[in-house]
Amino acid sequence: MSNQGGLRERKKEATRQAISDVATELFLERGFDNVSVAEVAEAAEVSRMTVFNYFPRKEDLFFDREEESRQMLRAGFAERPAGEAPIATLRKLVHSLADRVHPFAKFTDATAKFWRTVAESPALSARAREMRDELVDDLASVLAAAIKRPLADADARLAASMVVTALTVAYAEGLREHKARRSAATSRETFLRIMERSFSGIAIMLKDTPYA
Amino acid sequence: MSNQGGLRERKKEATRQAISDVATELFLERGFDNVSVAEVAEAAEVSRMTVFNYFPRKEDLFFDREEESRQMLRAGFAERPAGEAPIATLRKLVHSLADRVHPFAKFTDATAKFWRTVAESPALSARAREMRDELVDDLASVLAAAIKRPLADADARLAASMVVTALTVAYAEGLREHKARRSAATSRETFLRIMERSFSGIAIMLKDTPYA
DNA sequence: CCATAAAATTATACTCAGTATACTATTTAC
DNA sequence: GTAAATAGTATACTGAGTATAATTTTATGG
Repeated sequence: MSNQGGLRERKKEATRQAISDVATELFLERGFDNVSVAEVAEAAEVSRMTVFNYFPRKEDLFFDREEESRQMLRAGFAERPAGEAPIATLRKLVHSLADRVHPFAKFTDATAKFWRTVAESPALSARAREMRDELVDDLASVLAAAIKRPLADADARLAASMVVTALTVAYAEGLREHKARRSAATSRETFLRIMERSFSGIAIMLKDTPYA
Repeated sequence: MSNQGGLRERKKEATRQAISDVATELFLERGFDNVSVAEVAEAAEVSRMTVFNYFPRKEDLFFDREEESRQMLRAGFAERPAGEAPIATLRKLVHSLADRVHPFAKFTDATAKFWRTVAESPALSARAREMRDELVDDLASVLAAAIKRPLADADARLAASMVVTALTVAYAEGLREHKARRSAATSRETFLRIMERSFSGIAIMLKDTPYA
């Protein structure tokens, strides 16, 4: 025990990364559904079982950073000014996302290809939807916690659902804009414009609640 | 050929219905993931292949009425007064849903059990999410068609996403209310209250578009 | 009513994701 | 250097879904 950066830990991380890298490359190249886990294992020079040791489901080989958005959300709320309305905090967070060109607000050929690969695979699309729902649940808890509620209530769930839906639509339209105009700047504007419109509506939905 | 209500067609329909019925019963009883397609086939006294002939995916055995909401949507828009804002049409549709106690606004022990079975199965939950997204796409086309656009635009997609999200949240809260209070009437009120709040916000989001 | 075409159903064999488990090799701790 | 812990492997299984050929059932024209 007690080994942080020990050989074992480093090897594990290297193995995991190697598998994930080789898998992502294969998936982007040939499509998720046209590459079997056995092929990934072979390409990574590891047994099939080892792949499943690190990645319980095949989809996890492609979506390997689910934690990040979760962390960012909590960090954003941890730093927020006392008394600020949770929805206002979220609005600021979205702008900082766009400013720092976070993956959730990034429009490049690489992100376009990534999401095209997702769209072309039923399994990856399903996993993306699942992650969306998990984000809603998470956001609902964070919102409730921000106003000192122990549990998410109906208002928190409505707010969270609406914000995540807005993000999804805004991001999708940003990607569409990127495809049409090939400009990261106008894509970003599209994204932010839709988010602003959405927030104004969400504020109305929540006007008699502590969230807005 | 040329046989509408012929023996063959009736037998097919009977077979399909028998499979679906026996499957639904087994799933509600023992959980979707604890019943294999082979068991369904055996219980329905039919071969495994026949099950897959009628229902391409196992999930289709449980969700057997996807078309309905689609039809209802189009019917509602077909009958709408000329010049009415599409969002207003939708708002009326939701109220008529609640009045006619349509499955989408029905809160009983049976619907509760149905959705509990869904929630307990990852595969069924995934399919439910997929259907939600398909409904969004469908609604976006219907909205665009209502204002004589050939293709759904960004506003239509935002509107559709928001309305479907509202429905999902409102229905989920209605079910929660049913579980807590066991009253179809208060569940219905909860459902409608959330829909009304949502529509007021959605109207703001779409205020400079032809949809609101 | 019979022969035959068409369509429903079945048998069989396959691929692939995911799980369980026992076994081997490597690293760590003492 | 040895023993315990753990990373990795081999093997065998279940269950969904697909492809295909064989077989049964129904429809139809004479």
